[in-house]
Amino acid sequence: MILPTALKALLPPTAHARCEGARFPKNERIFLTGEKPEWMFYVVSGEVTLERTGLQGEPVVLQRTRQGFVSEASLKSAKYHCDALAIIETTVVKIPIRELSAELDRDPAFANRWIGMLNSEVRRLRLQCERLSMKSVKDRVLHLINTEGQNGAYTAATGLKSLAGELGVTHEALYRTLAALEKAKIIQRDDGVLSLRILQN
Amino acid sequence: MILPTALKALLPPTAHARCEGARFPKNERIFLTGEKPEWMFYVVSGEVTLERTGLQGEPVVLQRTRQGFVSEASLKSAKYHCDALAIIETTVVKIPIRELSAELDRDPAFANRWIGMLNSEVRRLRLQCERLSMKSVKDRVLHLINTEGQNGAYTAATGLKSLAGELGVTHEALYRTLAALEKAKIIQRDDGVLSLRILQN
DNA sequence: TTACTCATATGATCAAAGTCATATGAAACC
DNA sequence: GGTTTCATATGACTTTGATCATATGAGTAA
Repeated sequence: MILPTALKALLPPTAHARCEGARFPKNERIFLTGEKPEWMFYVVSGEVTLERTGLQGEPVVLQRTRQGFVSEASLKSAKYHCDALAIIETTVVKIPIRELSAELDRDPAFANRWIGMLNSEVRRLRLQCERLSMKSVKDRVLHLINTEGQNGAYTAATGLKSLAGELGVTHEALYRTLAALEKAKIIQRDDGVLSLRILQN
Repeated sequence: MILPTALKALLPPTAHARCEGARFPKNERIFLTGEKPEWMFYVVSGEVTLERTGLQGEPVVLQRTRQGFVSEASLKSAKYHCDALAIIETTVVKIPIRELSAELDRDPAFANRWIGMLNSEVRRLRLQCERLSMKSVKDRVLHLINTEGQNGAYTAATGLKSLAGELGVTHEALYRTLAALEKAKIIQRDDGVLSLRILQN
């Protein structure tokens, strides 16, 4: 079992060996409402949604993860309050919750790192909320490059279609917007890297 | 200084007396990029944005808070990486960061509560991202009632205009959508409370 | 090779929401 | 009491992006 480096640096060494890898085919349930949480899941590749059933019986998506923890919040819960579903073929790392929780109480340095991880997650999510509140696709793209990019250059590692999903727009709209921004010489594209071109002011 | 109950339950009793209240008029800066964080701010009323300057010199909003902590992430930072601005008249509680941080290291129970608070925040933000990814105002409203409501009833405590902002739509669009949903007998409205009326299936 | 799938791309159409204007009633202010 | 401000509300018009269709090239499977 090879842990992603981010996860390796976060978890205490004693926990490394207790992690397990797992693969879920498309449409497979990872856990169900009411089950007792025994593992925390860290998504390495693929896409997982957390869903609940709405009052009208329709599924309500609570969370969508392509990378990182699913349901860190289950750390202290007695049972799951939603279902987890791999909506495409997905690879995860499973971390035993019981030991993770005990280790958090025992090891203040680890608790500190855990708080740091949650802090980054909160910051990332707030940025995303702010971005999703913008009306135009153009604004969202520029906000993305400004906030997630390095010196005005953002690398769309997982493809534009996937990026469109993160930006909350259709892939067609994103293709069109990128083409327009490039034509207007506002951004430049080189093999999946989006860079700001002009510094108007 | 009267602390909000949520804050009072979270912080260790020794910290209560160290908190201070503060009021910021509209458009006043709360802190600036580069300053050393000495206080953590908890917004009681009003609205605060965290902003950075984009590559083109335009302001980029990173976060917007109407209730709760601003920049918990500054807990471990040597200096602020953005400006905080009260965009309307705002009341906050200030908590000294140094002591808060020391207390987190010293008091594992407090660290645990802090992690719990961050967990809720992560969950809340993920719900909001999911909601903001929905295309129609109708879907966002129903998702809101389903996820933030109690048994299909959501109380818009701070008014519809403010709610429109949280849903990422104009207030006009929200008024219209609520009127349409009510007319279609899908929801009911009583003095700011939005309730689901039918359980179609 | 051929067929299939998938990401990228663009055109045409249409519905939804943004924008701007205007109205009303309640609360606050003078 | 009169004026101002603000949230709520609705109408008219415009813009944007969703939807559906179609095309192309890369990569994969048969």
